[in-house]
Amino acid sequence: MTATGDARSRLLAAARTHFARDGYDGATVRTICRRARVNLSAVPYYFGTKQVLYAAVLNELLGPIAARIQFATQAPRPPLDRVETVVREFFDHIRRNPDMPAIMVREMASGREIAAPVKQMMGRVLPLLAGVIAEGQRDGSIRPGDPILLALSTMAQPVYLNIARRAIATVTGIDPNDEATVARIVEHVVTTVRAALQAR
Amino acid sequence: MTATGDARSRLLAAARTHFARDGYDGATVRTICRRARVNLSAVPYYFGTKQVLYAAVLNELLGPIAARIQFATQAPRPPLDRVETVVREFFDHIRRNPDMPAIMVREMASGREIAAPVKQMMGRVLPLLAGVIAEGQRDGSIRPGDPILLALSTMAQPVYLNIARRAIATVTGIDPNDEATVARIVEHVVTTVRAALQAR
DNA sequence: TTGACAGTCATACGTATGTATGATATCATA
DNA sequence: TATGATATCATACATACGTATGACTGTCAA
Repeated sequence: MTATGDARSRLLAAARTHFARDGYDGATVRTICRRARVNLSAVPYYFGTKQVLYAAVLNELLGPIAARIQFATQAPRPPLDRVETVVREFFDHIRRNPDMPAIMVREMASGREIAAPVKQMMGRVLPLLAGVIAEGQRDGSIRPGDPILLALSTMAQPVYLNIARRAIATVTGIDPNDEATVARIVEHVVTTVRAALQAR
Repeated sequence: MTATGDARSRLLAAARTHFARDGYDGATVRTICRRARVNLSAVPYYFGTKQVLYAAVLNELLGPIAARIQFATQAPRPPLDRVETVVREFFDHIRRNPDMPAIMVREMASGREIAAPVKQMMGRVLPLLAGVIAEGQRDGSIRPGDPILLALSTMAQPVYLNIARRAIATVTGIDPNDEATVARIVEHVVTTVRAALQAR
């Protein structure tokens, strides 16, 4: 990798972390550049504006996921198993992109126009998941109910449980970054989602 | 109510809405004051600093809920019914304080020190809910699993589904502020939480 | 060796920010 | 009416922000 690519990608990585920690307005171009060990002018140079840098972070964070979810929803397996795979894919994506839930949730909470990459991701993933759920309802393996709302309830689990990691730590004293704890949380969410959807 | 109280509470209300829309750093003292039809100096005068104003908003938004949840968890009814009541209380609180989920979620997503009112609320509500769930596990009405994680999964539903209202609108075209839609969402969440917890 | 170009740098510019200051207004009480 | 406290106001101040500018440095083809 060239020195150029290095600066650009260090900038992207620092921006991702800082935007997740402090939000778009809380993160400053100066701090991002300092953390990336890059000159202040690197932002205008590589991206033009802070907004464009932020959009690049969003794309990097949310772009790859839709394709993986689509693949998971099309596997030749029972609908409930496919939903489980989607949940695991979500967790896997989050494990590799720990900044994703914070940024996604901030974007959803924001009263401003939702950023295009988030809208796009939700617009693709939600109908896919709802489709699998509707299929499960037709074959009787998933209980009745609005598939879109059931899909949202499903997505809520990995996102919220990851956001809540610090709260878990505060309340229980458990280290939420411990690998065994993460694994336990994944299994908990998978079980919970299955229980929530399963027909009785 | 005196004109004084009016200015102060208009300020609080405007701050609540603006903090929810744009976050702590995105909301400016000037905009808040303009929306509250109050002079810029009203913030130093009534609160001292922006931080203190924000803390006042958090207290107003999160303070009342813990007591109501505590009451709901102590009712002489089956554990699952008490969990359902807690969920309904949550929704009711959110209906009367629509800015609550956005601010709460932002605070949880923030990498900064979690604000005291949020920590306090989580520290009270989570063990209460986990206690009811543990009780249900003992009498066999609730399935096994870590009660704290089950409590988190439960709280995730009302919070996330409210955050996701704009996403629902975008994907489905449904008006998420329509009263009938809100009622449908409440019933969906109640059913989902019951299904997720129920022993089989 | 030269010239062009991509990358990096220090620094400047205009604006928006949170907060401070001191003047003015309102009103209950003496 | 006079007085003191509370509330509101316009404005000032220092700082932090995003972005622009122009100079410098290395690399590599001609």
